[in-house]
This record gives sequence, structure tokens and C-alpha cells, in this order.
Amino acid sequence: MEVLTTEQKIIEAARKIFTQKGYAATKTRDIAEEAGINLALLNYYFGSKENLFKQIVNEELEDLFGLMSPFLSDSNTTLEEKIRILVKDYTKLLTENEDLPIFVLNELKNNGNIFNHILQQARTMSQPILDNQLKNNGYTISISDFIMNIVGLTIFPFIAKSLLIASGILKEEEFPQFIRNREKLIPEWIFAILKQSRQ
Amino acid sequence: MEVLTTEQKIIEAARKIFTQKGYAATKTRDIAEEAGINLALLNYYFGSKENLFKQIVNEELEDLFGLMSPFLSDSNTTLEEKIRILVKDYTKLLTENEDLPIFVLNELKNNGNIFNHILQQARTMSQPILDNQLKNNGYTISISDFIMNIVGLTIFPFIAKSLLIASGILKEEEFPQFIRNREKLIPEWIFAILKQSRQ
DNA sequence: GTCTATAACCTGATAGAC
DNA sequence: GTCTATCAGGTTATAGAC
Repeated sequence: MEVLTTEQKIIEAARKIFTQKGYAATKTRDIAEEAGINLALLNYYFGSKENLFKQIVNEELEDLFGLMSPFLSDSNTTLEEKIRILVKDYTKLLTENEDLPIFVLNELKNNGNIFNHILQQARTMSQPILDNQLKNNGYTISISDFIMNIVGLTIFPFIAKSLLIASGILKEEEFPQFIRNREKLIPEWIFAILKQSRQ
Repeated sequence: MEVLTTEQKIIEAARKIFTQKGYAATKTRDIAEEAGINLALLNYYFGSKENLFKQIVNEELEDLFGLMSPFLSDSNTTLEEKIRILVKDYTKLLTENEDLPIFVLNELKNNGNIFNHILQQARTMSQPILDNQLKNNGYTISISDFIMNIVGLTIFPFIAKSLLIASGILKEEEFPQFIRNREKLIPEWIFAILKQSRQ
């Protein structure tokens, strides 16, 4: 049983509502209510809605990219291990936080410039090492396609969940099993794509 | 040189701004200005912001799913042809309308129930025929995974474009070539995945 | 059908008491 | 630190003239 400070209560409430509804559709009054505090307190602690929002987005970006960068640049981890770990970690993160990807991608579209300092970390290190690992194995796929395929196959079902369900392709209660199943299959699919690029 | 009626001018303006910014961030004043008419006219023709929005979303959903359903249920088209056509058509649609997918998926998340009547069309026909085509070729992949993989590999780069660019993986001017290249590669990747599922 | 002017409402932010 | 009350500004929608 944790006891949260007022500041933490506001942050948790803001994270929940911002990620659910996006920036524009979120009302500071809703955040205050969700946090169980008064509207004035939100401004006392964070100054403005925009300020609070930036803090949330930065944390979410850390979640989403902190996973990727550190070990992708590790040359002692094999390509196969990296694929399996990446799929597994993202599946876990998104299962616990289903609104995260569409929120981040949506807000990034509108305010891409704000978050450069975080994204710059990810960009630097991993690229040359991954590139070498691909080439050394004779795979001719580009690094952009390689990453896009892994991330796309893993993340897209979460983004398209409402669509899958609304279109009747999948039932709500089947979704968790669908995801667990893909968690095993996606690495095999990625290997199949890689092998085909070597032919 | 087409001459648009006032109603059409409003719809075109609304489509542009709604898909760019989403429902909550869009101001009816901006739509009126973009359409070159007065704010009062918007309400004269469409009654309310929400009404106009629903009409736009319905049209966008038609764009996005009208492509899929009719020919997927055609049993005279081979599986390979379906894959190539689907990837090609979606790539064309999204290239001309880059904001479409994230807009639809985002608004669907918040109002999924409103649009069921359109999505129900897509759900009925195509599923059993596709299922047969997969099974007859000995492919053991599920139809949900099959569709999710094609659509995910094709659409995800458009959704993640801002991320790709902000992270430095790709430059803005390289994006069109990146997409044209994937348009050729994705069907081959899908075939590789299918073959692997037969082993 | 199209406009101007304005009503009615909502939202972010602050002043000031406790 | 936390609250109530309120301001200031913006947004949707409508009334009414042309």
C-alpha cells in the first residue's frame, strides 16, 4: 500500500487521461478530479497544462525508447537475441499500457520538434553496430526496414486493436491470446524475412 | 477547374483539418476560414461540429475499407495477387493522404461504437474465402495474423513517419523512396512468412 | 444562402482565504 | 499546501439583417 504525494497523484492521473484522450481533448479539470485534488493545485505544482503534458510525454518516450537503445548497441548480443528481446519487451510494455503507442505517435506528429533531445540518444549508438551485424550475416535488408518490420509487427496490433474488434476480425477477449501468440511468431517471421533477403 | 459548392468546400476543408489535428484540436473557425466561408454557414449546412465530423470520418473509413473488402472476397483472385494489390493500393492511398491512418485509428479508439455500420460490411464476406485460400495452399497462419501482417507492414511506416525522422533513422526527403521500396519488398516478405508457416 | 453580432458555454489560470 | 470563487479568453452555436 503506497502513499502517493500530491504531486505524484497528479502525474499518475495526468498520464492516464493524457494517454487516453490526447492533449487537446484532455481537460485539466478531469485530471484534477481523477487525482482527487483541486484544479488550483495542478497549477500550483506544474504551472500550466502544457508544462504537465511535456513532463508526461518525456516520461512516456523514455519508457518507449529506453527499452531499445541500450542493448541494441551491444555488440556482444547476437542479432537473434536482440530480435527476441525487443519483441518480448515491447509486448510486455504495451500489454500493460495499451494506449501508449498511439498517444506517443499522435502527439509526436503534432509536436515532433519538442522531443528531439530524447530521440537523439537513440539515434547515435545503435545504428552502426546493428548494420554490421546484418552485413556480417549476409543479410541485405536495410536497417530502416529491419527496425520498421520488428517494431511494426509488434506494435501495430495494439494501435489497430479497436479496429480489429470493431470489424469483427477479433473479439475483445481473444486479444490477449492473440498477442501472446504473436510474441512467439514474430521473431520467426523476422528470421524468415532475413533469410529470404540473403538468397 | 472544378467549381465546388459551398457544402463541398466545407467538407474538403473539414477533411483536411480534422485529419491533420483530430477532433478536439480542430476549431470550427479554422474550417470556415480554410473553406473561405463564414462560421455561421458551417452550422447552417451541418448543424454542429460533431455532425460534420461524423460525416468526414465515415467517408474516410469508406476510403480505408472500401479498398479491402470487395476483392478480398473474390475467389477468382489468387492469394498472391491479393497481397500485391492490397499493398499497392494502400501504399497509393496513404502516400496521397499521409495523415489518414493515425487519424482514423485515433478517433476509432475514442468513438469506436459510432462506426459499426461501416465496419460490419467488411467483416462478413472476405473471411471464409481468405481462410480457404490459406488452407488450400497449406499455410497454417491464422487469418488475423495474415491480415495484421500485411496491413501492419504497409501502414505502420506512415504512422511512425514522424518518429523515423525525429530519431534520425530516416531523412524527410528519403521517405518517399523508402515507401516505394517497401512496396516491392513487403509482398516478398509476406510470401516468406507464409512459406515458413508451411514447413 | 450568406453575412454580422452576440449569446451561452467551457476551459485554463489566478487571487486570496484558510 | 489546499481550497473556493472568479476572471479572462476562447469556442460553439444561434438570432436576425440582408
